[in-house]
Amino acid sequence: MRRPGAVSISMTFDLFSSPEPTPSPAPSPLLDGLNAEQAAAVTLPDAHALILAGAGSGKTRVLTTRIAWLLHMGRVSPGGILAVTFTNKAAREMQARLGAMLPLNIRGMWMGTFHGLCNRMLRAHHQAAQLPATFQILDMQDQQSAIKRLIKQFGVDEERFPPKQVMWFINGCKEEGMRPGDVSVRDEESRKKVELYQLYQDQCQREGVVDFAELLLRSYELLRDHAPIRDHYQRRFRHILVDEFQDTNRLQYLWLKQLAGTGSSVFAVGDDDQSIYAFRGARVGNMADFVREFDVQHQIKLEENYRSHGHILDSANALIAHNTQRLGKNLRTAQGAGEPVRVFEAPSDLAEAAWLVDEMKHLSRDDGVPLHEIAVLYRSNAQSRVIETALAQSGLAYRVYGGLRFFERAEIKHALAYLRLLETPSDDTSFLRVVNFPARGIGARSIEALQTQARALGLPLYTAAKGMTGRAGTLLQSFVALIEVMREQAQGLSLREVVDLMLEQSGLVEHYRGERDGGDRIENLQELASAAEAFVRLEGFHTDQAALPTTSEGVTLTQGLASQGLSGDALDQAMLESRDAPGGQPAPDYVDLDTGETLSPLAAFLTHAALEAGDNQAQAGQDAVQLMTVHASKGLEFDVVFITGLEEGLFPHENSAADTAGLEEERRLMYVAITRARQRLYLSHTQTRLLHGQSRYNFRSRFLDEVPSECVQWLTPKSGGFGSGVGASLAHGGQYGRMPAWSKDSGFGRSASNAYPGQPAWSAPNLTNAPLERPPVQTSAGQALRAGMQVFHNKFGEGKVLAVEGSGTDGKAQVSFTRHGTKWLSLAVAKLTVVET
DNA sequence: CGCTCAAATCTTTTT
DNA sequence: GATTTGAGCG
Repeated sequence: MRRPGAVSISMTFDLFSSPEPTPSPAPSPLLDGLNAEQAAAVTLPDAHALILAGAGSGKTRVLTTRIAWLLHMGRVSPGGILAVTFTNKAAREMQARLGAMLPLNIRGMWMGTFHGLCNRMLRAHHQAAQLPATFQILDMQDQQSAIKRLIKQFGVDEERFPPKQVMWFINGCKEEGMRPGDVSVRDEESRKKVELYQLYQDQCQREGVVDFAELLLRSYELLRDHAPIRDHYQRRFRHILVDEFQDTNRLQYLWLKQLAGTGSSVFAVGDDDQSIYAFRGARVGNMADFVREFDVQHQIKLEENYRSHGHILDSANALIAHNTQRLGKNLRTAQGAGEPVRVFEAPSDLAEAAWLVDEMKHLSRDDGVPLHEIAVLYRSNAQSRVIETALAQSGLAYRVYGGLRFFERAEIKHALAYLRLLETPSDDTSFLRVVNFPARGIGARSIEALQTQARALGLPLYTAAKGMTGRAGTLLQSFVALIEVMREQAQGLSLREVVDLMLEQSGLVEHYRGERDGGDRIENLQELASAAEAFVRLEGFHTDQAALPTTSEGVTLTQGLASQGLSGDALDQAMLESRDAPGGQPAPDYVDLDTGETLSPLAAFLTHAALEAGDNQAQAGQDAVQLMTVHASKGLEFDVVFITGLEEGLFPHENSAADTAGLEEERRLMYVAITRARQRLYLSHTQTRLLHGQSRYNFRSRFLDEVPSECVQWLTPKSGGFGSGVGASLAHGGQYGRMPAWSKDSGFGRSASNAYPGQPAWSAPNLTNAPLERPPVQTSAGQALRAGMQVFHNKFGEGKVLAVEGSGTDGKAQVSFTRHGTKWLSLAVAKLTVVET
């Protein structure tokens, strides 16, 4: 693929080739405490650069300081920066650190995950991207059920084409940047899969939904196929910074390439030894490609580790040295050897858990280690259960990351489906989820008939339902009426009120009231309403604020592009408007650059729910032991780390150990795990483990033997490698073969991921950051705005304000225009004038 | 048609 | 163990 924006903009170029105004040798205090390599990375000139940052080498610090430094030196304004991470957690952390470093308003920056940024871009240009303004995002559950539906519909053999596999195939294609037409077909099987891919694609388009991978692919194609949009962003983003570059997949790489214009500098930070996402398409090779294709002149290695003591680091180095596919890098530390790595062998998983708890108690009580500085890592989520049970028994506070997240819980997904139908009636996935939940007498037969009818008419289920006849028809129509009434009543209500309304009208709350175990679920539903309220309140200074361009090279977009739904003039106009906005407020998220039309708070909330599965940062302040998978631990660090379940078949996982590539990824995973520890590291394995409902007898993990013995202290006698007493473990088998009775009534189960019984696992973001007094909602001209007022819009004419949300000029207003219907407008962008109060 | 109970199946890691 | 499918009853 050719470099996209190959149009040379000489003006931009001149800006950068001219010598720096005054590289005043007076070093900024920003650089204090950085070592030579870190400082060099931070102060690199405006050019592409690759930073090979080993674990614990201050990667995030370099990244944030680089941004701060660029801003501080006046090299770029916040609006010219795009910083991309993989997880919401990482994005938040970067945001927080940067905020602490700079008094500057950093809201003009685009900072977020690949998916979050792509979503934002698609919302802003949904017409050009050929998506409805309210497109919904499918998570993996939704995607799988959509595919299942498709497979059933076309009578495909579910045995030969399991929905899950088809899903992996489709996502795999998308991650390579391939549409159905681009996939080479070799055999009958792949032909069928490609056909399903195409059918799936059509279905999504019809229903107005996109999956995760589609967010990226669509955004990439938007940039590739629309020169004015591409040019706009290329000129805007002078500095593109990428975290965890080793985890980018083909498509993400291509996306970055589209964004990087002639005047942009890409600053990529990565560590090939920490590449642990090859299973979902990550290509370490992107690092080499980047160097070659971007002609990277600046490469810096950060090898000084500031995190771990010597024995821990030596273990990590020795372990990773067993991998052959490496760029080569060795970490060193200035700290002492520290304590040895302790290894423990337990007879069973229960015994392992008991030992863990015991050891953690000692650490907490005798050594004064705060609980939140202790992490228990495991390879797969299933392993957390035993540990949780033991912890709950002991009374130690703990918190589990991952597992079932808030927005993935069944009751929440149901509630969200109702809300989604209010926004996007064509969303068949949501329709099917709740059409008969709670039960309304609409059974499989009725639904099948409806689907046939809808297909014949080429209509969404929702619309087709209106035309159904008979008993089933009556029931279906009353369901549609239910939604319509809800939508009607929702007019002018705040988001919180809409959610409350839905919870009542849908009958969800009532349904769960009748269930014996429904208490937790009702609590969660109520939590959803609170979360919605908090979302609106926080939106004003939400981290992912889309800012409009603040840079202006004075280059005008000239080509006639009205045909693409967005004219160059409109873009420029929006740029000007945003710059002229009072107080230099950036435009809020998801705003149409032309009219200021924006998503409704509901639509924005639904997006938020899809993109941040409730990745709970709640209780982050609480002092609790941290439980998570090794994958989830990347980027974190703790004083004390336990790596559990070090057994062949588990870690390395049996599904990966077959080929070298898989095994090496497992080893990198172990490397990541080890390097999370600052002071103390414990490794443990068991002779027998209850897995899939039956006992398994595993050999000790080979990784234990790849750690140098001089770093290790065995807490239990080291047995002679293989088998370490399989006979003995058999004896234990019966003893531990059954779950103890107390595991039943220990209050776990549904809310197992809850460290503090009685509180939902997820709760609204910390509200203490919110100002106590919220400024009244006002127009960009400073006029206060309330429901009932008559207003005038440049494009839409006269209208009446129905509702307002948010605060100050960050707010949104719902306006019913006489000629253009009801719209949500962003007050920072939309030119509204109050006609009559 | 809906609900309940029993059997069968499948279990890695995640935005 | 958890989730999904199937059979049988009201």
